[in-house]
Amino acid sequence: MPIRVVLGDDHTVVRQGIKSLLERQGIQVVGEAGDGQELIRLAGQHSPDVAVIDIGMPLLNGLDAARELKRSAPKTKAILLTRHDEDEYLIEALRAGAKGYVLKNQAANDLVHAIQLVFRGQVYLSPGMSSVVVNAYLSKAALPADPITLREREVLQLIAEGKSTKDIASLLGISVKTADSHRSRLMRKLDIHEVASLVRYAVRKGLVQP
Amino acid sequence: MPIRVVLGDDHTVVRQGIKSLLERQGIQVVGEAGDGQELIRLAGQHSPDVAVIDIGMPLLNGLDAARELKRSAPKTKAILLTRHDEDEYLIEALRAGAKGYVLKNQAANDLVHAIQLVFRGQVYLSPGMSSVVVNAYLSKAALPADPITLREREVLQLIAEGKSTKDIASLLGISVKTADSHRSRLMRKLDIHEVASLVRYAVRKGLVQP
DNA sequence: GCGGGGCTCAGGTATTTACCTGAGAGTTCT
DNA sequence: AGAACTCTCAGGTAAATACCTGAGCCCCGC
Repeated sequence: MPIRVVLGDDHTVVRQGIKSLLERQGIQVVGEAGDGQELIRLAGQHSPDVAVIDIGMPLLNGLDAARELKRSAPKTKAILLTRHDEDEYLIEALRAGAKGYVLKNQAANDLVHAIQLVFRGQVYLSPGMSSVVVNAYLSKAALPADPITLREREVLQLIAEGKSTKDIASLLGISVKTADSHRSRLMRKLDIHEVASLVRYAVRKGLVQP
Repeated sequence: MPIRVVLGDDHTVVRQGIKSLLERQGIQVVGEAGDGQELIRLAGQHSPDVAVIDIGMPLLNGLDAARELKRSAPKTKAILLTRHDEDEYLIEALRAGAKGYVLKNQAANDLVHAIQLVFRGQVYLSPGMSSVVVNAYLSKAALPADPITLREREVLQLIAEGKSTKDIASLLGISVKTADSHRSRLMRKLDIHEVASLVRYAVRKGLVQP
């Protein structure tokens, strides 16, 4: 008996592409959803083994959908499929009860592999999404969602607004060296090493308007 | 003889999904690229009939890639595949010489249809992308183009992706000083004086994902 | 009351940005 | 044929960034 799957992704072309891909591998796609709510509905209807869920869906995002699935269709295992390679999303996903986390820039085989593993009751994470995090997370309660300090977030925001270290120092009433310290620690913590990526991070976080 | 296609999309899963889909319809995928530059290279190598290009690609975005294709491989017709349903993108795409514009939230059949039509020398736009716009555009010369050069836009994108001037120089195959020149002129033209604001500008323009 | 975390600051170094002037080669349009 | 651009490259300077080690102070929790 083939593994039965429902697919959730708001881009129809993408969704049907993945469907085609999975069917080639003998995986049966019993339902397709273009938004989170429909996905929940389909899962209730078909009780699939696995739900493959894009995070960026309308009406109900993938994370919340996974959370909801856990309650309404506990036998269906959720795999999140996303372009986000940031740890926070992974943490959020696991917290939401997801059993798999697959990056869209991975090979298609990764997804197939994930489905098979998760179906057998295991957890699958795309390579690079440090399984370390899982342990860290599961062992010691709730990892600080992000390790960034209040002060560091202030500095981050100012950097993203285009302020120089000198500006930031005077705006916060601290020494230039201190502002530089915050900036450094910030970058080390986030594992980001240029302003550009820092700014994009801040935009994603909603700290600044693009 | 089947239609020969190259695919450009930075998400491998998505790319392979679409590939699977097209092959089912008897369309031959002769190359896959994860970024704009690779796409150009592949098109030069294989001289495909059609290039299916995602707009949001790293290194060189889909619009610029289409523009470049027009010069380097004029026989290859470009179809842009994107989630953006805003008129401006469509206009930009047409201006870049694209022969097709397909929304990702359309059915997969749409893409197949587009490929077939474009192959036969016609133009295809996803339903909803008002063909009115085409007329409006073609009839009356339009729209304040921003003063930024193609090369400058490329550099801008790379800066926003976190590349250093040295990286950019080697990625574009030019000298560091030249890359620096582009950066300078860019900043003067836009009246922007720090990377941070430059990145936010690029995000607003859709040149990079936040 | 001691450890840990956050905030502050200083020192230094290597690299990168930001900005300038000037200039040759190739285009495109008129 | 000449003007107007774009792209290319070089020289140089001042500022800012990225990164390091080390250290004092204060507050909070166990």
